[in-house]
Amino acid sequence: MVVTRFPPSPTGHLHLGGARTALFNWLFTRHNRGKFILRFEDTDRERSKQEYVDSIIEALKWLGLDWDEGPYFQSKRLEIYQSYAQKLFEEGKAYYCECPKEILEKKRKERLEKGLKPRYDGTCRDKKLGPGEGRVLRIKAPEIGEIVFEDLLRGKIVFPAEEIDDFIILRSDGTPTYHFAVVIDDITMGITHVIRGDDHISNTPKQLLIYKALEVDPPEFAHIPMVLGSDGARLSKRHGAKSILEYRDVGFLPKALLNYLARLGWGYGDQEYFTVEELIEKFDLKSINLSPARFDQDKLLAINAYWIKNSDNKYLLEHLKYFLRGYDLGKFSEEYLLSAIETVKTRSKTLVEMAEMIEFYLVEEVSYDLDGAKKFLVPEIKPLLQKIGEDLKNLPLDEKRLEEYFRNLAEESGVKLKNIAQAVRVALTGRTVSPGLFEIIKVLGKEKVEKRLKKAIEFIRT
RNA sequence: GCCCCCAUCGUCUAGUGGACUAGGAUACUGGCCUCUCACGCCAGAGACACGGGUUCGAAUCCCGUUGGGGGCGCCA
Repeated sequence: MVVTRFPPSPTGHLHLGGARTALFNWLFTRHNRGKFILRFEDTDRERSKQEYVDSIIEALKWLGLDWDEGPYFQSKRLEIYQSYAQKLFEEGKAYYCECPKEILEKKRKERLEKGLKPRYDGTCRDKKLGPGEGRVLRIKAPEIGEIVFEDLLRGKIVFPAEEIDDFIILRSDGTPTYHFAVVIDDITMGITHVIRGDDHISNTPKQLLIYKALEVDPPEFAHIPMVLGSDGARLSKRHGAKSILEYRDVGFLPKALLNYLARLGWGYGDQEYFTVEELIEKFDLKSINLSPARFDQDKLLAINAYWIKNSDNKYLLEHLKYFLRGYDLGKFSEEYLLSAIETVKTRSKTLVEMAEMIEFYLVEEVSYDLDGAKKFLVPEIKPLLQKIGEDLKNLPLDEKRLEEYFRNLAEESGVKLKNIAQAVRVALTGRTVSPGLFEIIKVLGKEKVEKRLKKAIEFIRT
């Protein structure tokens, strides 16, 4: 069975890049009916925060990326790492090192200045030191040869052994370093496929060394290209990469974000829009692009607009409620809210826009956009508003019939339909921009329309 | 500096040796529709980084150059 994992480190919020890695793992796993594990890599106690654990979980839940096991926390698994480390030490595959940090740092700089690759020089390699205060455990890396692995997407990748030094697997405080914890976790959790950003390609040989020392077969690796900012620079917390939750808060639909993220680096012929189900069905590691993809807000917006337009109103209402917290929606029937949504669907790129546009359906009294009111609520139009108010009482609330009525009115009165419509629009919505006039009248109902027309007439009088 | 990865319109991509006059999406421009704004529809402009090979034939295969990204921590 396929077993994958998503291992964020809780040192920041979940951002686009992390979310896409999670998504690719999740899609691959669901496609193969495997098991998806959530694991927090929090061995860096300084920077790991509970706050981030919470926000990452909230973001994954909002996206709908559910996991089958976990969350695990590396900080709670220290004994496991230590026992594996002990084993490597006893077998002579790892050794303790007492070199002080300052000297190591100095040597690193010297090598860098000479144009050499920084690398531990093996001072303690043969000292046969035991564990002790201030000592770290290093793995014995091969001095010659090649380290080779087969990436699922890129094929064979080869590193000269000289590239890899005797890196630290246990810090002086006894906690494991990243490479060690990852490998031990992936082994003990039975991970079969490691799908991660290609910034990990250079890390892979180190991890392979640990597998080899432990005599365990490594999992399959698939290194996916990273997501870059719109400026082409790396997406990271440091450069203000936004949290997934911020995308929620500015009105993106989770399925739109998922659709967008999936298409960033992956394609399926000419198809642009996918439901989550289609994604699961069609997703395939082999058709992932190899070059890094830039984040493009416009495209995300377009996909969001598409899904707003093409989702059913109930689904939209569920998500829209989050943005309508200031209103007592209980006052309205669900039917009213759903038909109101129907009229603003094609006009909203985000739920925030939708919430703004739908506002006039929810308020007791509309407030006028002053420029618009001045321009269209003019004395000449007053008798027409009065007539409309009267006539409406006997008209069926049918868009076709309403349109017919307004057209006749324009003809009879000699006032352009455009001017009548704009006046009524301002009266009913307070604005000069809104959904179609006839659909608004139909949704609002006669009572509200009449009331708002009266207010407009009042406005003209004063 | 050394090592690794990558390279099709601005951006996301289709393309796996001939069907390519390089397709789609988005953004942009023009038009149609029209009660406003959108939606929708039609049209336009816009790319195979460069140089060598291989081949009857290359966006597609090989090499080099250039460019971009990543790694080289007692961070992950």
